[in-house]
Amino acid sequence: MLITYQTMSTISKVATRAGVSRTTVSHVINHADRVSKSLRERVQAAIDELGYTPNPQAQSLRTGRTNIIAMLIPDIRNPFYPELVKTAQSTLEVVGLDMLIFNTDVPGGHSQDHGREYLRQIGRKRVDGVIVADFALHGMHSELLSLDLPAVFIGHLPNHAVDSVQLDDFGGGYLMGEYLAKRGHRRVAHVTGPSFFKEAMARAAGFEKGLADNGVPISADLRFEGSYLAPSGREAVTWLKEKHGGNLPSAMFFANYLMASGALTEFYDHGINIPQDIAIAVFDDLPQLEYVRPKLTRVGNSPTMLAKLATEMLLERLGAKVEGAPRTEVIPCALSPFDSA
Amino acid sequence: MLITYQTMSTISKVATRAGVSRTTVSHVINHADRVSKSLRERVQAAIDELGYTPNPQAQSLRTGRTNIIAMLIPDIRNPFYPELVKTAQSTLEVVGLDMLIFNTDVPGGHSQDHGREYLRQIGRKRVDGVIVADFALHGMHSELLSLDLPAVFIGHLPNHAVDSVQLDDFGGGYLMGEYLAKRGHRRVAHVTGPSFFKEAMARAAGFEKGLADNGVPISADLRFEGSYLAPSGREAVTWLKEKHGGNLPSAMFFANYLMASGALTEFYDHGINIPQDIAIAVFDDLPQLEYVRPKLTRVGNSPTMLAKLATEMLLERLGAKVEGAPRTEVIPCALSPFDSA
DNA sequence: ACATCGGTAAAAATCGATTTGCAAATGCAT
DNA sequence: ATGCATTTGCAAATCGATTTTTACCGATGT
Repeated sequence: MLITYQTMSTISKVATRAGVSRTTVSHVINHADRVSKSLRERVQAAIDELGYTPNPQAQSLRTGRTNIIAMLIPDIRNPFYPELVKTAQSTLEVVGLDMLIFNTDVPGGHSQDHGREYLRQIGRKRVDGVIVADFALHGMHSELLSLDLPAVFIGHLPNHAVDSVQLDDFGGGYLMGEYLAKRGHRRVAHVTGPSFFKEAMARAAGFEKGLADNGVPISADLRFEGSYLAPSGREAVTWLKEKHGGNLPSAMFFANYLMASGALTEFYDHGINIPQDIAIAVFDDLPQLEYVRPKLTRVGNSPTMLAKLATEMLLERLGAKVEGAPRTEVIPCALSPFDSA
Repeated sequence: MLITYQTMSTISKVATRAGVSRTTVSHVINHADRVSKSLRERVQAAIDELGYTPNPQAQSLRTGRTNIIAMLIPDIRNPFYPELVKTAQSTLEVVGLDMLIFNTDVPGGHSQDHGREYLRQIGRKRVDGVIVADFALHGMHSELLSLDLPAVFIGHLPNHAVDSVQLDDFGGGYLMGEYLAKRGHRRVAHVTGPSFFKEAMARAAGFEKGLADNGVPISADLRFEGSYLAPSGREAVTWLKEKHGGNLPSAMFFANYLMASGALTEFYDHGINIPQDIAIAVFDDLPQLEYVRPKLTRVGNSPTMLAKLATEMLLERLGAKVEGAPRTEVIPCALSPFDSA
């Protein structure tokens, strides 16, 4: 038994009403120039009277295009990603594409199996293309290729299998290392992202080079590997107190906003004042930072830029305006000094 | 010219390979009991060898179901909504439904035209159902009915046209009014949501009744109408300083998290300390509040509850487990005292 | 008078599934 | 072995579009 919630008008009904064949109705919609003006007007009238709109599933079946693109992100509750999603969506909307969002995270961490399962699902849906945010797919870059779909990767893609957009993480890190060094900091604690994560390692390497090039010694016992999530910012502060409680470094750098936000909470709870007791700097540039106090000195670039570029690259592939080898775009980072460091 | 990015196997290929008709393959997938065990295994083997998965668009065309539900929200960057989306999505995923997300906001405010346009779009997509978050649709509740789709509304739905889920906004407000009064506050500033927004008015009314019932006088010049967005939290503080700078109220209540967050920023910038100079309370219960300092005294309930209930109600309608008049569920609020008030 | 051609519109094939009848095969009881 | 009920599996119709092919018409040129 078919379920029809509403009696939609079909191309046949329109054809009957206008006294023409289905072909002609289709041409009026898709190839207006192939139909004489008078007939076109008659058909258009029938379309309007019946409130006809083509069934997208039937169109998809016939054309092989679904007008849907999939976006794979790790966690929509991490404010970085809604920003990405929002921008991508507005860009896609203009050309009539919808977006399906897949969250790969599971409570308690990122699972490869889960990400892989989503990738399989995306394959099944017959979407026209896919945008993948780095973290959503760690360790499964090759599987992306096997999807055999137009794809853009946001982040550092080791195998350069598809188009990708990334921040200049190394450069951004360097800027901040240099900045802190020039501000006179000589002992700087450093909370990195996960080490399996190429982008996080680029940030870390850039930062340390920025410090080193300006005469600040690098020491492994000032470095803490975080998860990029808020709780690990708190853990980093606990670690800092245990390890260097008697003699705090003069500054601390967090590789992303969420960890910094967790850390600020923990500093507050311990009565440690920013920047009097310790200076804080962060990698990221999100609208949320507007509302964090003290104002955080930061380096980065808006996720908006990443998303916009990624979406445009995807659209170019979809429209076959670009063919050939995968492209990699790198977006520069800018440093904004504020009150915290 | 058809575009096919990949040579997908079809039901026909599977049928040929297994030496049976397409019908049989379909039965193996959808009505396993109508096919003998031996044949079923042969077909299954062919399916596995070819890596066949049914084309969802073809299925949709035939069955009239798309297995997609739409979710209409005002702004995915407001942390309340990702929370909603995430929960709804996990619930839907279990039963194999995908979700299309539509953001109705436009830069600079909410537009009725924009929301209406989205509603029309959703009609065209032939989704199976829709979940609408209140704010996304202000002033267009009747249009929702005309979609003639299974729908659940999250928020206060004036015409009770479809199923809906709402917080006990009045009750929550009341709890907080009562709490502040009992803590001895006699002059309490109050930042409400937009007055065109029924839910915001319920919160406000409950709050004032809670105060009044406990002997606190209500005065219009202590009330400020905000937009529910962060900037209006800042504006509220500016207003407070201008109007009551010489003689601050002892407490201030914000009708949602975003406004409170904006206000905290502004208080900080003016060197006003919480709760020493003024106590702060907020309506909402979001994970983000974990990371706000000082810890905010709050009343509310998690968006997770709303989303979970809404999704389940929708699933019941989709599965025709529930028929008849629209239902309205009300979720109670709880008050959690912390450091700020 | 006939072949050719451009321009319209219709007929028919197709996309990939599900579902309805119907025929053949099988099982069971007599 | 016969008659009847059940299984089992297939052919064909269908969902709603797009696209290719064909048919037709009047105009033009030879």
